[in-house]
This record gives sequence, structure tokens and C-alpha cells, in this order.
Amino acid sequence: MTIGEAAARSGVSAKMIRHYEAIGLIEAERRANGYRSYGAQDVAVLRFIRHARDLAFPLEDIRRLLALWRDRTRASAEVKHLALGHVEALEAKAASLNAMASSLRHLAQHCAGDDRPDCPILTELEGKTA
Amino acid sequence: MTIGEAAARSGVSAKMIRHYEAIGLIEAERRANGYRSYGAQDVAVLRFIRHARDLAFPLEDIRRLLALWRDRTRASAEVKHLALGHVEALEAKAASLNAMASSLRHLAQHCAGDDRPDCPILTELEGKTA
DNA sequence: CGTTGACCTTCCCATTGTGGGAAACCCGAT
DNA sequence: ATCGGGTTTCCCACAATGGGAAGGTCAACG
Repeated sequence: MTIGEAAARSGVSAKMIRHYEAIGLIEAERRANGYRSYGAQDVAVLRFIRHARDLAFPLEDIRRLLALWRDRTRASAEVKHLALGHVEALEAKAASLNAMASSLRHLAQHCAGDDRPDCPILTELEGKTA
Repeated sequence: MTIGEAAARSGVSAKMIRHYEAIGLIEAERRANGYRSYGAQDVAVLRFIRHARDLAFPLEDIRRLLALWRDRTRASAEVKHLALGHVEALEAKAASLNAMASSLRHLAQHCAGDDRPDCPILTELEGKTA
């Protein structure tokens, strides 16, 4: 099948499929006319990549995940380790965002939000000497 | 003072100060020799920017915040609106990351994590037809 | 047979915010 | 005069994705 069809079946845009190939994440056969050609297995790989991206795995992690996936003899410990490492990264980032959100929300709470110019949000941004 | 000193006093790298100038967020005087020259007020602006960045405000938001900050007659409602909009963006992203983290953590929980190759994480990434 | 339209190819550019580094310049101190 | 540390500009890189141009391919339709 063509790249367009593989894209439709996998949910990965043709643009991205080409990009993944460019960075060596996947490969593709070529037809006589230069068109890339994909099979069912390729679509499965693309789906795998998409699911991993849906979980925000960086492409470099996905590269390793793909290698583990293809290696029937891998130790599940390796996969788990990679996954849990990513989970921690996600949670750390989420915690950081939540901290910023709540701190800003507290500031906003003390802001009248009317026509008057006084605004603790601005004075806080201005003032913190930290 | 020079850009290096302004950087040291504001906590914004010289590299970033130049960048902020390049995108029109700030301006700078020039000395006869072409060096940028900063005063106490400039450092205050840079601190303001840094604090806003610490709260993950995008630079475009900061551009508006600076305008509001400089406008003594602004309505605090505008600032509050901008801030709360950002809070929602932060919370949305945090929620999304947390969702991914917990979903992945659940998967990992069912992975033995030993020498055996069976790994629900991989089969899930492979399988989801969603 | 020719054109049209839908697809494919590669290549470049933009995003967001930050950093690295090169080549050249300025200046104070030795 | 020279050395070191600052400064200038300019280009490149990251991660992941999209937009779009210029050109090739092919099937279908008239």
C-alpha cells in the first residue's frame, strides 16, 4: 500500500511516516516509481509508534521500545524500567505544571478583576526577588 | 551596565536577553562601541519576564503582561483574565500528563518486570486499535 | 490521446524557548 | 604589545509536527 493508505490505517500522518523514516525509526520498501510501499506489518509498527506517542514517549524511547518489541527474548524488566522512567518524567512535569497553576491561581484569587488597576499578579511578577 | 551584568542581576541569560530584544519584547540602548547598555529599570523588566517565565507564561502572553504592567491605567480584569486563561492551559496540560502517567503506570503494574519476555506494556502498545 | 485530479517525491521553512559555538571586535591590565 | 574576558552578530541544534512549493506518476474520463 502507499504511504497515504498506511497513514490512514495507522493514524500516523504521511508527513510523520516520512520523518520517522528520515530519523531511522522505520524503513520502507520502494516501488519502481520511487513510491514507498508498506505492508500490514509496517502498519502495525506505525500503530505501535502512535500508541507510544499517545503516551508521550519521546521518539528515542520509542526507538528502544521498538527494539524490545521486535526482540522476542527481551526481559520484560527492561520494558518496565523504560516505562516507569517515563511515568516519572510525566508525573514530575505534571507536578511542576500544577504547582505553577496553583501558585498563579492563588495570585489571581487576590486580584479584584474589575476596572481598577491594582493587581497583585503584576506586583508579584515584578517583586519576587527570588 | 553591560548585558553580562544585567544577566547576572536579573537571572536571565545574556543569550535570552538578546533574543527577547530580537523578538521585540524589550529594547536596549547602545553605547558608542555598540555594546548594549542597561539600567535598573531594564533589570526590573527582565526580572518580571523571568518570573513570568517561571510560571510558564508563553512569551506572547508576557508581551501582553508587560504592556499591562506598564499601563498604569489598565483594568486588573485584563490581567486576571490573561492569568486565569494561562492557569487553565497549565491545568489542562497537567491533567493530560497525569492521565498518561496513570494509564501507563497501570500497564506497568501488570508487567512482571523479570527475565521473562511477556510484557503487557508492549502488547498494549501493539494492540490498541483505537 | 490528452487533460485533469489525486496522489507521490524531495526540500525548505515555521513553530517554542533555549543553548552552543565561531569569527570578529573592544577594552583594561600587565 | 599582548592577553584575557567581555561583547557583537550569525548560524546551528534540540523535539515533534505541520505547511507548502515544485515536480513526477498514474488512473480515469472524455
